[in-house]
Amino acid sequence: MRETRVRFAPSPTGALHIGGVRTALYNYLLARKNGGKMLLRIEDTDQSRFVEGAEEYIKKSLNWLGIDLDEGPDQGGEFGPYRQSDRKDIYERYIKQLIETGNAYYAFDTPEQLEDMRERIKNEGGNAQYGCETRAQMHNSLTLSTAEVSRRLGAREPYVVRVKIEPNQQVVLHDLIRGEVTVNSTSLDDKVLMKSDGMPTYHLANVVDDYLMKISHVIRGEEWLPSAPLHILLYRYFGWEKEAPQFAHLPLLLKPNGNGKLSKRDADQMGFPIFPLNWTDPTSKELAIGFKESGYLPDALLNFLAFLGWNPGSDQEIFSISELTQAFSLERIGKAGAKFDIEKAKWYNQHYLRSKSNEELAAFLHTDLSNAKIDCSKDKEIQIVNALKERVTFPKDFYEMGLVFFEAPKSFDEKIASKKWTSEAVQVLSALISAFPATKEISAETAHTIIQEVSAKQGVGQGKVMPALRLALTGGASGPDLMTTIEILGVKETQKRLSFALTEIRPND
RNA sequence: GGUCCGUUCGUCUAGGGGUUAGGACACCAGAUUUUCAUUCUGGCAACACGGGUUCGAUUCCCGUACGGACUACCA
Repeated sequence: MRETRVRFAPSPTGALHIGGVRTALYNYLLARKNGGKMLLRIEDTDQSRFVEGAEEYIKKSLNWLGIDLDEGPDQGGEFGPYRQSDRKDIYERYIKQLIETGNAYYAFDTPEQLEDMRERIKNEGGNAQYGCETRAQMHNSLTLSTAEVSRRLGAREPYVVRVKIEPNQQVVLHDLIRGEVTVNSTSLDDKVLMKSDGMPTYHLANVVDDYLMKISHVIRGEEWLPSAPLHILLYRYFGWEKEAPQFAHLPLLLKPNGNGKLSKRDADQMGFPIFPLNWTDPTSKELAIGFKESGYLPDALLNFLAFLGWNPGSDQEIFSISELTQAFSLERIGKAGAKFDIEKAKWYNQHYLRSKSNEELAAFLHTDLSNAKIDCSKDKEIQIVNALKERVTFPKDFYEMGLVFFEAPKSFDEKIASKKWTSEAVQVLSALISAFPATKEISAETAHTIIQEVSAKQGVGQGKVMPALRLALTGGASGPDLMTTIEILGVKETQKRLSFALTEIRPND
């Protein structure tokens, strides 16, 4: 069996879309599973769409996700160069081969002439494509005399090279995901293989590179399915059918609501990221927040993405990268598109976040605290993180939820106050201030004992005391364990907040 | 319009000629936690439709509907 060699081949036309990340992931998983190679190829044959910084962005994103590459523009490798703009001479060679074998031809038609043809055919109710039925009416090396073609070429008239599709051939694609897909070549058009600027189109560059780079599996999005027959034909015309890779066309990532391909617009509207990292559009200067900056962990994102279209056939849903690598197979990829549900991504994130050690989590909190210029001992950070651990989804939640330990409430939730701030509770709370020991520290257990004693003395049930106490200490009705909160706050701060609340909030009865 | 692809709970999906159609997210309820969250238990909820084939079809076949992709000198 031949070595597994897969490629991720993005165009540097902007940020890497989350769908592209999934494609990269599936390629990566197959490579690792089979002990093969994963390579990055930059498909930058369209100069007009080139975006500064996009290639760098793609590499950084893959690096953040832990999708590492065996070959690529940076890693090198024996099949380089890995940037298509550096391979121009290679494509020229192969284009020549196709022309010599009669599988491609020069075409001199101007954009206007193409437009006219399409208009005309459409009006006649026909299929407006440049193909076996129309090429005889156009200006190309099939219709022009050899002398005329040489003259035009010599005069440097602009031209493209088109593939000459042989009509009435059954083209069969054995797709690893879709099964057998058969297309009649008559319905295919004579696609441009080389543009007038001398650059190849995707179709040519892709086939030539996959062949030369000994790619074993082409794993790409479903949007390529319609042109796969053309690619198969190209392998045939080149005489590479035996070496052709196997194809696997992935189902698309769909909008969360409604229909259609997931777009940046949807993500913006619903308030979730679509790019791995922050991306500032160079023309509009608009900043799109990335998954990383939103607080998603790479492993969580990858786990989530892997399950959008693939499943292991068991009930297990949590998979580390190495488990994913073990379990992955192209056969278990589904055919239908998957709607992108950010809630599930959050759930994965929460899960992965919780499984980290307190030390790791404290580091997240520490970063946010430093940025806010708040000093905090490491012990206290760990204490806070531990108290908050069960209720966070993102690393930043530690800071946002933990802020209550550093800033006393300035106002109190009125709704809660009107319900829980009873005169009974106020009585207990007032007595509580002086009941605390004069020490600086207090354990959650001691605090609990004291509260129990004071409440009992006043004859008030703790169910009435606790909500009021929480309100006084945090300003609201929810948060980490109350006794732990007191422990973290310390005696002095607890007393201070109690006194403040007692002067601020009016009893409701 | 043409070519191709798809369709199981709201979502991600398992399953596969005879099943109480399974799991997860979300949602709801109960228990625990004398607060909140966690956790646990339970609940809600699906085979697009029509015709075949068959003793039997959600599963196989054909249509229809709906959805999607592609239809550039973009990838």
